[in-house]
Amino acid sequence: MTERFDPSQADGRWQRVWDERQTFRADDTSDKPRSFVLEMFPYPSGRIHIGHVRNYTMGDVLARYKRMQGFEVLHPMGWDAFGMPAENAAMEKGVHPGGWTRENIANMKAQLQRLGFALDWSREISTCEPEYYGHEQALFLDLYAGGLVYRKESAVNWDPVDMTVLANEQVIDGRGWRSGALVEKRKLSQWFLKITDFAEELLEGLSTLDGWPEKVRTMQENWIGKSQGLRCTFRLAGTQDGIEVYTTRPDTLFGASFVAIAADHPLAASLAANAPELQEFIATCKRGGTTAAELETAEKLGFNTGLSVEHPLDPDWHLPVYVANFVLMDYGTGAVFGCPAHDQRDLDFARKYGLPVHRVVADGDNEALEYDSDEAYTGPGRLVNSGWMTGMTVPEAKAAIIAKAGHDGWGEAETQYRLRDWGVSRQRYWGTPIPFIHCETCGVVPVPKSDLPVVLPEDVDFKTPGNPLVRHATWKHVDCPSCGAKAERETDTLDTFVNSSWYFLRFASQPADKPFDESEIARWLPVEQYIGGIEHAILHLLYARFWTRALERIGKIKIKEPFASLFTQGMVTHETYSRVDPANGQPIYFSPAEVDKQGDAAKLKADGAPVDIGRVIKMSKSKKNVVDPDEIVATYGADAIRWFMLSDSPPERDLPWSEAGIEGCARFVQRLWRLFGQIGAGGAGADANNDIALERKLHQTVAAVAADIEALSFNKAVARIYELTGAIEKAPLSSTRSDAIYKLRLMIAPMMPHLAEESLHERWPDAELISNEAWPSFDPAMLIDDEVTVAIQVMGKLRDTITVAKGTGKEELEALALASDKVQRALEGKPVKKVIVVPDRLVNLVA
RNA sequence: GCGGACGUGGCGGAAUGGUAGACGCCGGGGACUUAAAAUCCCCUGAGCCUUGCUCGUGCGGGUUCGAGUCCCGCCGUCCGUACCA
Repeated sequence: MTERFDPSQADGRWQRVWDERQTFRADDTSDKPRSFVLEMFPYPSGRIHIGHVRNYTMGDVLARYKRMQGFEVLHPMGWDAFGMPAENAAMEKGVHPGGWTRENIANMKAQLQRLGFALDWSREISTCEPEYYGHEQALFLDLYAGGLVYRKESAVNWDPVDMTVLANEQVIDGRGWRSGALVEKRKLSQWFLKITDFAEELLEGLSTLDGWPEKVRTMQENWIGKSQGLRCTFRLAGTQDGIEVYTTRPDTLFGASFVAIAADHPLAASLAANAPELQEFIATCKRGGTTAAELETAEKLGFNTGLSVEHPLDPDWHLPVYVANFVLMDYGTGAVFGCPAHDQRDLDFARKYGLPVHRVVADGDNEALEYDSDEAYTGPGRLVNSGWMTGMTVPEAKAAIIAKAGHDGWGEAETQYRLRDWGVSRQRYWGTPIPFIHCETCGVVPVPKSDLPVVLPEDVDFKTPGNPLVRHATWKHVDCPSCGAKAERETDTLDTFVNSSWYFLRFASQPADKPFDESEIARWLPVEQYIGGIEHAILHLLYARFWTRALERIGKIKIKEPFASLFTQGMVTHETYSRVDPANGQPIYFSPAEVDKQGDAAKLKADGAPVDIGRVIKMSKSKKNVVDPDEIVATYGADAIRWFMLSDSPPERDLPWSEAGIEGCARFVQRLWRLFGQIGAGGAGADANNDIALERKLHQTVAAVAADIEALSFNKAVARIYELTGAIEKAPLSSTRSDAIYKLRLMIAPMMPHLAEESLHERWPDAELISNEAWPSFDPAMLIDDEVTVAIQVMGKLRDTITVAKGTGKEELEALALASDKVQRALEGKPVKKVIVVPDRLVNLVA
C-alpha cells in the first residue's frame, strides 16, 4: 500500500474503467426494481460552478446507494442547450450559437466527468440537436391536434433596437436590458399552450405530491391563485350598459360605496376621449412604479368620472364611478366595487375621497352602521345592516347572494385563477422552430410529421439585430403542405422552458422514430427523486407538471405527475473580501485566490496589507467570492470536494465554502486511505478476534447511514462515518476490526468512489468493482446495546448517571438511584414523593 | 401586507418530550522530528466558593415529574410574493 492516496492518478483511472465497462448504463431489460434519480440538467454556460457540484453530488450519492441496494438505476445527464446567452455570445463575439453551445457542452461534460459521477452518458441529451427538438415539434403538433395549442394576438414587450420581444424580467425601468431603448407594447400573434385548462387539476395534484417540500407546493398554489366569487353587473344609471365587476366578497354588497375601474379599462379610454384631465390621470397611473417598495407606499388615487351606477339590489341606490390606480385590468374584469369597512384598500380610498364607510359584518358586538376605525375588518362574523341578509354568517351570505344574482339575472358564481395561458412564442433564432406554415389561402397549417424535424438553418448572421430566421434568404420559403402554393414558415421558436418540460421522458426512452416509447415510460417514471434549485419552484416545475398532464390527456402516457419526490438544495456561499476604494467609497472585491487567510484575519497576497472580511453570501461573479470546482479537483481530488459538499450543512440549507473545510476533507480522505490499508491486520490471539462493542457500533452505523442517505440527510451520514472511523482507529486489532474497515469502505463508496475503488484494487487487483457491490447488511439484534447509561434526575435536574444492563427493572433502577451519594446530597434529606422511571433512559425523583 | 423557513458554543451544525452542544472546522497544549510538513494524544459553552455548584438553545408566559422540542404572545433574520378585488 502506498503511503498516500493520489487522486491525480486514481480519479482518472477509475473514471476510465467505469466508462469502458459501462458500469452505470441503465438496463431497460433488467428485472430488478427500478429507480430514476434525476438532477435538473444544466444550461451549458461554459463552466460548471460549485452549485452544480453540490446538486450532482447529492444525486450521485443517492444513485450509487440505490445501485448498492439492488435497484436498476437510471441516472442520466443532458443539456438545456437553447437560450439567449448563445445568441448574445454570437452577437458579441461573432461566433455561431451552435458552435459556442457545443463547445461549452464538451468542456462542461469533461468537468463533470472529472468529478466521477455515476451517470449513464449513453443517454446524454442536448436539447439544441434536431434528434431532440424534432420530437418536441412532434409533441407540439400532438398537443395542437388535441386542442391544447392556439394562436392569439397578445401584447408583448418589444425592444425597437434589438428588434425582439423581451420577457418581463428583461425590462428594467421600462427599458430593454441590453439596448437601453424604451420598450414598446406591441400586439403580435403568439402561440399559447392551454395551461389554464389544467389549473384545477394542477392545483389538486399538489396534494398528492407528498414527496415535495411544502414551500414549493405553497408557491405553486399561490401562483395558480384560485379564488371563488361573484361576477356581477352594475348598470350605468339610466342606460342598458353596465360595468362588470368580480368580487370574492359578494356578502358585503350592502356595504358598497363606490365602483372603480382600471386606468386601461375600455370605459376609461372612451371617457378620456374628450376629457383631458382624465387623460392626464390615466397617464399618471401608468407612470407609477411597480417595485414592491413603491407599491407599498403608493397612495390610492382616484378620478371621479361623474358617472354613477345602480346598486344591483336597489336600482334607486346610486354609486359613483372612479378610475383608480389600484385596479388592474388584467385581473378579474378590471373593475371592482368598493366596500370600505371590510377591505383595507377600499377603506384607504374611501377616507381619502370622503365616501361612506358602512359596517355590514359585525365585529364582535359592534353592529353600528358607521365604521370609524382606520383598519378594515376582514374576519368572520354575522351580517348587519344588510337587509334580508342580516343575521347570516359570511359563508351563508355569500351563497345566498350568489343564488339571488343568478336567479335575478345580474350575476353568477365564478372561479378565477391568476394563472394565465403559457405564451411560448419567442422571436429568437436559438430555439425549437415552431412547426407551422402560414399559407395565404389555407391559413396556419401544421408541418406534416413526415417532414419533421424542421431544422434550424446553420447559415445565419447576427450582425443585424432581430431574428435571423425572418431575414434568411431561403429557409422560411416553402410550399403549403395543404394546397401546394407558396407559403412561409413560422419564424418564432419555442420558449426554452418547453425543452425542459419533457426531457425526463426522453431520458427514459429514446427511439429514433418517436419521442418515447410509452411502455418504457411506464417502467421508469415517475422520477423517484428529483433534485435541483428552489429558483425553479414555479416556472420549470409547473410547466413540467402541465406538460406531463397534457400528454396524459391526449393519451401519450399514463402518468399525471412527473416527479414523485422533489428536493431543493441550498446554495453554496462564501465570505467576501473587499477594500473600500478611496476614490469613490465603493468596495473593491477580491477573489479567495488573491487572499491569504490566517485565522480571523485576511491579507491581500499582492501587497500583504489586510482586507475586510464580509459576510457569507451566495457565490457571485460581481462579489468575486467564487471558487472554481476544477481548481479544487486539481488540488484536492474529486472525493474531497464531493465529501465537502455532503458535510456539515443540511442539504436544504446554504453551505458555506471554506478553504479550511476542504483541507479537512482532503485530510479525511488520506485518513481513510491509511485505515483501509489495515484490512487483514487481525488480532494476535483468539481473545482479540471478537470485539463486540465495535461490532455493535458497526451495525448501528450501517443502519443509520442507510437511513440518513434515504432521507437525503447527508450531513448526518457523514457525522456517523466520522464516529465509526474514530472507533475503528481506537479499537485493538481483531477480525471484527478488519470487517469494520471493509464495511466502512462500502459505506463511503457512494460518496468517495475513487478512494473506495483504488484502495480495494490496490490490494486485490482482480476484485469486482466496488461500484457493483451490495450495501452491507446489518443484524437488527446488534442495533441494541446490552448496557445502557441511565440518567438520574432530582426534580428534573441531572445529578448522576449509572450504567446498568439493558432491561433492568424499575424497582432496581429506583433503588440504584437512591443509593447514589450525589442524589442523596441533592435530596437534602427531603422525602421522595414521586418516582418516574423510564426504563433504559432515566429515573426522576420528585421530592 | 400576505405566505414560508429559520433562530442552539468562535463557526457549520446534532439532539423519537427524557444526560443540550454528537460530528466537523477554528483555537490552545503536548508527543514524534535537528527542524518543518504529515501524523498521533489531550483540552475547548459561560461563570464560580472547582469531590462540585450555578447559569445556559432569540424574548415573555404556559402545559409537564421533565421543554431546544408542545401551546399562547412577541422580537429578529432570510426566502418567496403582491395594489389579485
